[in-house]
Amino acid sequence: MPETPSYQPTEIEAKWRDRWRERRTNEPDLGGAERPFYNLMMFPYPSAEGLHVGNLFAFTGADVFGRFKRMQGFDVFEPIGFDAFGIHSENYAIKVGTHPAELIPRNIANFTRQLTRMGGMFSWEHVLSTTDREYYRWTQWIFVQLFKQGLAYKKKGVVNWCPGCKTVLANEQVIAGACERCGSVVEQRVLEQWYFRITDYAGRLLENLDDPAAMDWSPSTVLAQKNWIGRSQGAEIRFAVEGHDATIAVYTTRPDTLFGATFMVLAPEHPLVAQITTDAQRDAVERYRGDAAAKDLVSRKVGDKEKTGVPTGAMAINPATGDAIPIWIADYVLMDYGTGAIMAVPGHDERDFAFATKFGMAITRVVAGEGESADTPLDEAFVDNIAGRLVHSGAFDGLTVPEAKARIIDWLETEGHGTGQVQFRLYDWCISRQRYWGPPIPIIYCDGCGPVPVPEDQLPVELPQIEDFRPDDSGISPLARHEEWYFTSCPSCGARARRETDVSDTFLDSAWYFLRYPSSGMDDRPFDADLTRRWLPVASYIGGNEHAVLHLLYSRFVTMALKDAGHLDFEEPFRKFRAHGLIVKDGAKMSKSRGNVVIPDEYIDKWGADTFRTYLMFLGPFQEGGDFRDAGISGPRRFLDKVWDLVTLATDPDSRDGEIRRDVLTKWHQVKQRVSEDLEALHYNTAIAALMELVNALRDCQCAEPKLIGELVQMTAPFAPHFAEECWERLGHDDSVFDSTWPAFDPALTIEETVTVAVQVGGKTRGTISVANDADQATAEVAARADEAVARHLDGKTVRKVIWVPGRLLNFVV
RNA sequence: GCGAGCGUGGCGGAACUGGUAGACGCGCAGGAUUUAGGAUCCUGUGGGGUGACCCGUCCGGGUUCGAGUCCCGGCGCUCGUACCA
Repeated sequence: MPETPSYQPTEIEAKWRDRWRERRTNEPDLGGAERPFYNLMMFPYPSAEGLHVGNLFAFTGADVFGRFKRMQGFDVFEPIGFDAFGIHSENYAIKVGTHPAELIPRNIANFTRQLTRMGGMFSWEHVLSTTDREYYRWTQWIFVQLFKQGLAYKKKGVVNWCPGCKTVLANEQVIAGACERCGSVVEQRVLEQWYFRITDYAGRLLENLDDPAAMDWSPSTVLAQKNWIGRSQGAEIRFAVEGHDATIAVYTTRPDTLFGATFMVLAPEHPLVAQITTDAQRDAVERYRGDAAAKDLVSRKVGDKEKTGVPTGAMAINPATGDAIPIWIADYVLMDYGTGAIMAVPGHDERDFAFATKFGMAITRVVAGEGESADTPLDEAFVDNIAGRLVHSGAFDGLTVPEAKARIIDWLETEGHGTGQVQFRLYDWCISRQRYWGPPIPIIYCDGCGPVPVPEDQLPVELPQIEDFRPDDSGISPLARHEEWYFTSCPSCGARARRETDVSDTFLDSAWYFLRYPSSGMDDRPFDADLTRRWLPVASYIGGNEHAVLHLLYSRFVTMALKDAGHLDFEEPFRKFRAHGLIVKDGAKMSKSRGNVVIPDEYIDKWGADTFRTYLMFLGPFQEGGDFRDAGISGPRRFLDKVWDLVTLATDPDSRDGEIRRDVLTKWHQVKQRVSEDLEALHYNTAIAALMELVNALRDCQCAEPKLIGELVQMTAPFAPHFAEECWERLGHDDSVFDSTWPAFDPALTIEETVTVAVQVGGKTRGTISVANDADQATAEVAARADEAVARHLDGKTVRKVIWVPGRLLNFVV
């Protein structure tokens, strides 16, 4: 027997990496593709540490799908890029004292090396980085489009300010009221910032989620978006203030409990507070407002804190009862939701109950549950809003809660005290960042003309290469310190004017990158109309559920806005979205702070990229993630070795077995069916298991029929692409295995000739029989009664009934 | 607190619409080969008795001829969210 080379991953992988590049294997014909399939994955943020196993797991899973679709005959476009702007890069740059513009290309080079090495089917000719001038030019263009539609506006907003780092912090950088980096106590600062009116789109963003034709998304992601948008139905009710001209509007989802509103609470920032506060209470109110303002944003909102508050001294009139009720301020009422004021119904709201108990306010029952009367005492808030009936509510007594909601809203509307209303929890998107490392917001302030967008032909507003990019005490972006950049002339009147110094949020960079990929390199337009029509919406998007809300929602919003402006002809960018699972290590999510990050390079060195990919896809269900333990990696490697040996066998005419046994033939077709279905459903772990079963069966009978082995190689190709190419070539093919046609199965051949049927007596399995696959009950019963163990258990018993599940089970009920 | 998901051998995990629980892999044990180690191959592998028997899918009930799967009530873990009126 001739000496055959064993499987040497390092050489093979290098060979095919080169070949794919030389032959442009992974570059589809973007302009002419007939069956375009846009296979998108979430582009990475190029950190200094490099890609870790979690990243690779996600990319491999998406790549497997893309390769599968390609072999099904689609023209697959699988681009990759780098989300390289943002506070993470900037903070890291500050920490190591290197300019981000110098750091980022290094990180990108390292990521590119790793991504190439893992064998992704990436269209490298369309790679992009959000930090490229030619990219962020169009990010700014998007801002201008939204501005022109009235969707970008400025208002005062509150930010977290760290006096130690002298910088604005994101909410997640504030831990227990302190800066995560230096530990200083974080304060609130009020700054003028740019916002996008995403709330204008709340209804559409919500409704489309229920349109399966436009959106086939993981149910968990859909639910997360629905909760985030947070539609609620209720009423706005106006309360007159005693002795003032003013009325206070509140939003409530429980207008049925209006008769139980025994006090009102305003957010400390509510604009009416100063006007209605009595002189006696003014000091206490001012002190309370000052304390509330000093807290950071997170601890103001988070936690089941003790309720605090002070009375304003003013009284309001409950429009239903005519009673005068006290008006308080308390920080459990938030200015950014609803109207910033509530009617407090302590009998039927837990928070109001806690507040009323602490401060000795009246608690009135206005809903009685089953078995309760109007005067059953309330030990806690009664919040059931379906079964109860109204009490102490005048003419509305006896109504159920849903009935009462409608009737009271009618009453409010006729009396002019309020209206039915829908409210969303979603708030407008603040896109200003008082930082350096981002695209400058393309706005110029002119004393005469006001804020003017930079004309599109003057974009980009370049981010200047400044050395002192650190934020300082002022709370103003570092760009403001550079006069030559800061001062400019007004695009409309030519007068001396100033540039906006805030940069935009990284979520804006990533809210449109999928539009750019097909058109990357075009310097006269953000995205080409023809290419966009051909390739979008995205056919498949795979990414982490940590972006279930913000990134995906912002992308949808930007797409809708661009459609409304006539730049796109669809409004949902991702036809299909699947969330992948999380790789955990030692029972915890991989993260630098836990110190359990695994870098893939050493594993690839040792085992090869193909083995590593197969292992990652095998260790658990892709959409649930799994436990990274390097102990199991030898299994997938042994699998590839065995396939390699079968290929060797198939190419050796002497040792080949010409005829395929019937049971092997059945297995072959069953496996083709299972692998095809599993890949479509992203059930990669079971697809690999099926392939292993086939390999075991083939080795068992020393069968290496070339067509069969060829199809085995094709089916391993999505997981182990370099390996499969090499095997395919050894089998005598000149073309790429990825240009071959995915194996078809014959349903008739997936059916086994004889099947094993379980025989139960009284529901307990007592034996098995082997019968023809189309055997009827009578045949099976005869065979079953002939079984010794079955006969013994039937002895002396009366069979009352027989359950027959064809091909599976026979149960004698005794 | 609320929302979602999950709980199966020593381990990662299989099990379609309720129908032989533990596919596939790791590990482990025994054997073959080898000067030895490694690698490879074969066999076995849920637990207990070890005879044709019993017990087993987090716990407790229920429906059913039959429950990992369905229903009710607990416990535990993970993720998301954070006073949303």
